[in-house]
Amino acid sequence: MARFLVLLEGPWATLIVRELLHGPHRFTELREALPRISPHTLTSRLRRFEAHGLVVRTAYPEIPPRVEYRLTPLGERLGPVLQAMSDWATSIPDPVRGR
Amino acid sequence: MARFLVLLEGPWATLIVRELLHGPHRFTELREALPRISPHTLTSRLRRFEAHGLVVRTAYPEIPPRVEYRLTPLGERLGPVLQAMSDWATSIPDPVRGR
DNA sequence: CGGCATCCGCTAAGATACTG
DNA sequence: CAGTATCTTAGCGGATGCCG
Repeated sequence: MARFLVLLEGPWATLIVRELLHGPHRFTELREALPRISPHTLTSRLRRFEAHGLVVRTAYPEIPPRVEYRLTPLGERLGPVLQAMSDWATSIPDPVRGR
Repeated sequence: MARFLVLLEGPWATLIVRELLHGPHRFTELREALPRISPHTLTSRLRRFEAHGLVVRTAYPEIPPRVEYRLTPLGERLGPVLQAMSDWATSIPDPVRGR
């Protein structure tokens, strides 16, 4: 539980994982799939996911360079969790404005 | 989904909801159930939950004062989400140290 | 008992510019 | 293409002290 909270800190983390659940993505593909994310942020999150064994990074030494990010089995097991979040979010009858 | 992310920002938010899933709690009861949380943080999270309709706050004008926090039906529907998180967290075979 | 006020550190994230 | 570097902002959370 604590691990989950640390790993998926910040609004972008879960969105990135969600995107990767659709299959492996290149850096640019992720940027396109996640409007408004900065390369800085994207890199930062991906590096953490890598360090925690959620994602594997594969660099192909080509010209131009190509890098692929793919979920590990551990990362893929996050699917149900994100689905539960999504279910909850879309079940809200009357969005309460707050703050 | 976005709503979920905003609401449950920070490591304490989910833990507080989790505690309230066990039933209504007084302020002090929450503090005891959540070791190390500061009153500042607890108040801050509870106020946000209130503003977003996740929690209702009931103050009893007694001496000494008593305040009860109770999940709304919306808040209670978070149960499955937190369960999914917990399931994932406890399913980790070999915790990877990182960062 | 149940807070609020204030200050402060840490980190997620944005903006911008540049590189192998 | 896939980043890195630097600077800045904003919000969570801890610490301390006071109050009705």
